[in-house]
Amino acid sequence: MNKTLKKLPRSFYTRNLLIVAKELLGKIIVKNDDGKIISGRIVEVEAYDGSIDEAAHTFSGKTQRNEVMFKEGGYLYVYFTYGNHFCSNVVTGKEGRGTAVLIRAVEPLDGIDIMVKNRYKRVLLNEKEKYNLTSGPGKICSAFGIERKHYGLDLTGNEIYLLNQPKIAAYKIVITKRIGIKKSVDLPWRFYIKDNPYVSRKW
DNA sequence: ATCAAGATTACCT
DNA sequence: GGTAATCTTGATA
Repeated sequence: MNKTLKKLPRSFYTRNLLIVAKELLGKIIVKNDDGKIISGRIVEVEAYDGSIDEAAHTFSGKTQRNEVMFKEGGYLYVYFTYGNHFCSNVVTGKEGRGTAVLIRAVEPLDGIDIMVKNRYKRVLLNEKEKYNLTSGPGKICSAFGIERKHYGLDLTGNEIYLLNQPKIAAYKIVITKRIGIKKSVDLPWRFYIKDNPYVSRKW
């Protein structure tokens, strides 16, 4: 197997939140559903840190919903929001930190037919739908079939995992404020790959 | 027990 | 550009 296609090890995730957030750009997220492979390249993320960040779900301490965010890095934090949508986060750092990276957009690679079926309940795919498939945190979970049962999944396992890819050069990374929050709005913790058409919104 | 907010999306003009 | 839909969670207005 090509070295760049190796699964990311625990040691990738247990580092500092903002380092992991930026390095997640360009990595490939894979879901293996009994051999049916769905994958995509991560193109947009946001960082959340409960110790200083009021927008983070861990800001007010541990609850039933956020407890996996306090584990060491490399677990999947899935939450349900607005009555309709699941969002996926990669837990980072050492145990007890309460930090995670929200995956906001991916570029579809394998299993696009399955993603289309999951999102639209049919097989047709026009040009507009192609760019709307996974360009948002809720859309990714819908397309990949990520839901409540994937809460707390170990990303070093075989169901959902990330493949290594070369780092994205700093000049190709756009840094902005985060989207869709009302607290700690000024933290520049949203990162996306410059000019990528699958990013959820331009700044 | 009850309630308001929410790391969104799709559809409207 | 604006907003309704929809329901779980965490705090208690």
